Amino acid sequence: MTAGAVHGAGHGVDLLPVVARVAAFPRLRYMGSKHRLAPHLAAVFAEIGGRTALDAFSGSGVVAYTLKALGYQVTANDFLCFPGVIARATVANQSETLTPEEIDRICGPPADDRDFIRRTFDGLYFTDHDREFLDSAWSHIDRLHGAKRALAISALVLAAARKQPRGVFTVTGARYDDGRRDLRLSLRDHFRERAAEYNAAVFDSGRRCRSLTGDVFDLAAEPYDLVYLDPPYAPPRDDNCYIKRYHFLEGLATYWRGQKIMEGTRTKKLEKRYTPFSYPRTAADALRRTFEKFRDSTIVLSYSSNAVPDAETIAALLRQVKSDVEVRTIDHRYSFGTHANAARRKVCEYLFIAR
DNA sequence: TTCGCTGCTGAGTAGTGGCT
DNA sequence: AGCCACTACTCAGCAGCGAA
Repeated sequence: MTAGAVHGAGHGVDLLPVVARVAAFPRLRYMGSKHRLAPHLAAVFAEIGGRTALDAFSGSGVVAYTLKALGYQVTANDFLCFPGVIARATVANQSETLTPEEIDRICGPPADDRDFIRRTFDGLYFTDHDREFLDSAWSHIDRLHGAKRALAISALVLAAARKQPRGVFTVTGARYDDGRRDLRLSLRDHFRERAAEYNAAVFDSGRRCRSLTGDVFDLAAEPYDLVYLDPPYAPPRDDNCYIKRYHFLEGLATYWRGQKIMEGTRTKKLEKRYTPFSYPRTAADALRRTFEKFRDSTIVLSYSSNAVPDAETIAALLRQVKSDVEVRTIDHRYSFGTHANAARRKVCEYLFIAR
């Protein structure tokens, strides 16, 4: 499809090229990632139509990228830094890629003698060799600017995420090394592969897109046609702190500049970032305020069944500001495990569409 | 409430065997 | 040999878990 084809409530939009493009988006293992749901979301967005779109909690970036592929003028926002960098590289960036020479330089000898990562996370994450590479790569990245810098950081973040066992930085050491490829590959080789993936994701949509880093309530009130919301959810019992799991990626995206490591923690994580969406006591009010803020836009909200507040409450909150509230259930395919005790579980994801 | 940790599900794919 | 349907097994991913 051509950029802008999403006009006119999406009639005549050919989703196949969009779905194909989105499927190739570099995948980050991330809580609540919408990678698998992207094709469904694309169909919904195309049906809604419009010119401008906001992804207020962009996370892995795959939904903002989907909106871009549909021809929207996209604003991606997240309160963490590394999602902002990924969106800058893949959504805001329309043309720049890393050249083979630039990738070689980043993978080559260091430009200075920095060793913050090697020293700080000794014995916690990755091999000495891998952490030396992270310092060395950053010595070159610090000489890059704009989209190229964002691309290089994105590739470095994804390399680290892929190589970390279980994909979460709440666990230290190499205890779970089962010999799989992602763990065997050096971070340098990972970086080369991830950089190629991010390069391949770059395309020109012909619509100006941007990436912001900040609180959703601090966003300037602009009349977006479409606002997509995938907020962190407040589990009834468990905590869902993103920083706890992804602190290393957040630090790596900034070379820990302006970040405060909690030295007393075993994992050397960063301080927890408060968000009202994560607490059962404040989540409903945070949603209410968010809906109020975007009451002039079509709101699309992703929701999964375990969250607080429940679906009824969310629908009621939406009806306070929107006249037409629709709830859709996206059924995933069944899959058939061959294990003796593989239970078949129906997984469904709710999608609220409020016009 | 905050801490670090891992068992289990199911998607992916190589393997198997019957058939043309 | 080539194709297809189905099986068996590996391994990536999980808005979660128990302990203090």
